[in-house]
Amino acid sequence: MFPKLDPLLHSELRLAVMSILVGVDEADFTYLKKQTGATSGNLSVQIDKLMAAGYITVEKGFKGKMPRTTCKITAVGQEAFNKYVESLKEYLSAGK
Amino acid sequence: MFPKLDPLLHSELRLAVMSILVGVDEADFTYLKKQTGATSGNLSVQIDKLMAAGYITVEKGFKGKMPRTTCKITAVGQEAFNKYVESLKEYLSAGK
DNA sequence: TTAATGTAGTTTATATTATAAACTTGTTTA
DNA sequence: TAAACAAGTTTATAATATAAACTACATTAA
Repeated sequence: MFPKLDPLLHSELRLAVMSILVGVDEADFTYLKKQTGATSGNLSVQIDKLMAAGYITVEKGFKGKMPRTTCKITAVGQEAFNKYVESLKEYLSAGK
Repeated sequence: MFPKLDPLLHSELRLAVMSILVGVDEADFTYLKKQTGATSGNLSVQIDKLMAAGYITVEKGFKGKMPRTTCKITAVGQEAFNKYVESLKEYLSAGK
């Protein structure tokens, strides 16, 4: 009835990041920062965690002379996201 | 785009408790414990927090000689729950 | 040319939170 | 009457989220 919610996704900022990434081919650090309104530090940490879990890939390159970090969701991440959404539904519909 | 998620509801156990309570007139401690699979300690703490926030009422009585704690959702809690669900939808549908 | 300001992050310190272990109070059973 | 059980609560710990402080380099202003 109440499956365990993936703790990597059950986090405000990481969920926001993943929600953005499912709908887009890729997104860079500054874009994610703007969209989520997060601080750089927080975003950096949460991106690391998603990467460590294999939910996203992170590429560091340059845009001109400026550093640029690009994130993409992986198949594993996509799968985990879907599963999380399904789990959540079970919670929310428990009272019916 | 990404509204703040009510931290009182964005918690696995408290969300489970609230999900049960929205669909039922009242529920007692042991019932909630069985349904959620939580430990007594954890459940006790989380019920306190929901009560402190005014999301539920807690009545302590006896069933025969045994103590019995009964929980009910309040209008405020109902409202907060609905709002939380709406907010979540915004997250999950962000990528569309 | 160098000082100041801005950009794109990372590291680390702190404060909050969730959670379980240990405890309490009383009840039933052996 | 001692042991085991029921229904919780309190407290200690471990995990987490978050922002503040920092690094490295680029651009602009003096």
